[in-house]
Amino acid sequence: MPDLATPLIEWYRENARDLPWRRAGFGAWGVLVSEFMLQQTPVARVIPHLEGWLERWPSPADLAASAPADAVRQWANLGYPRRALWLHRAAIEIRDRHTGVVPRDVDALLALTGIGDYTARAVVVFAYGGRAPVVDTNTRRVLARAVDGRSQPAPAAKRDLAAMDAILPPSDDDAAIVNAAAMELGAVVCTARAPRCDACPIADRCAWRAAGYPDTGDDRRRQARYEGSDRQARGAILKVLRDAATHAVPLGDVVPDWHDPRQRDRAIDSLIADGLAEASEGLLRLPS
DNA sequence: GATCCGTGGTG
DNA sequence: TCACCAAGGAT
Repeated sequence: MPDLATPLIEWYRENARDLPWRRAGFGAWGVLVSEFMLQQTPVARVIPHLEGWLERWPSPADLAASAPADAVRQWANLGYPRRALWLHRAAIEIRDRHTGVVPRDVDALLALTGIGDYTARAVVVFAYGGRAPVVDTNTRRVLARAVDGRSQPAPAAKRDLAAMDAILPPSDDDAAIVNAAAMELGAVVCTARAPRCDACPIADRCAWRAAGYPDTGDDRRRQARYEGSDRQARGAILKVLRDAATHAVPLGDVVPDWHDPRQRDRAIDSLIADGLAEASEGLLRLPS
């Protein structure tokens, strides 16, 4: 396999975006919060929310001392609000099991709520300078094209970690840069729809390019339609709860004109089951 | 491994 | 317009 690390490192040094979590001294807690927010939410939407969160809760213990409702409300419209709940739980776990310090090894991080293969390794590598393969959707696309000669990546799988590990250089510092560079390349050059191969530092060794950019198909499952979905109903309900000045809403006032009342009631039940809402005495509210 | 889970920008 | 896509994780 051709050397991908060297051109990626050189390209990254020249072209890396200036993102908040890349600033020197940003801190492991800041990195962890940013990674939670970045799970399926675009960079441009995360940045405006990150500073306010960290000013309000500068440490895991600060967040752990607040009610989950405050975390869900601060999460605002970032989407997938379970992440706010999970980040809050992770903060409690960090306080109780790790003396308030974000763990620096993969296994300890994986044991925390809401942290999986990507986030655990991102914290180890980007916050602590450790060595591990960090694989996100951008990296999977870059590897699928450059290494496998495919137009789109296969669905995420464990073997992606080994594939990334295989291109990491010996030095831990360089390996960290290659991890970041692969993500960056996928985000700004080797994009999903219209890749800018003329600006790609590894175009001369890209298997997909060498094969003539074949359409190798896409076996990833398509996202379910949002319009009319339970997710849409849950989102509408949770927005009502976030925006409620009194922090409690009579059940009859929760999206009363929803087109499908059974779907609305099902969504309320599922929010309660997820811990995102609580019901008592005919009132619905965010979790205390 | 398949499915579920928000929200908004974009080609 | 509208399907696609976005620094994933839990079940």
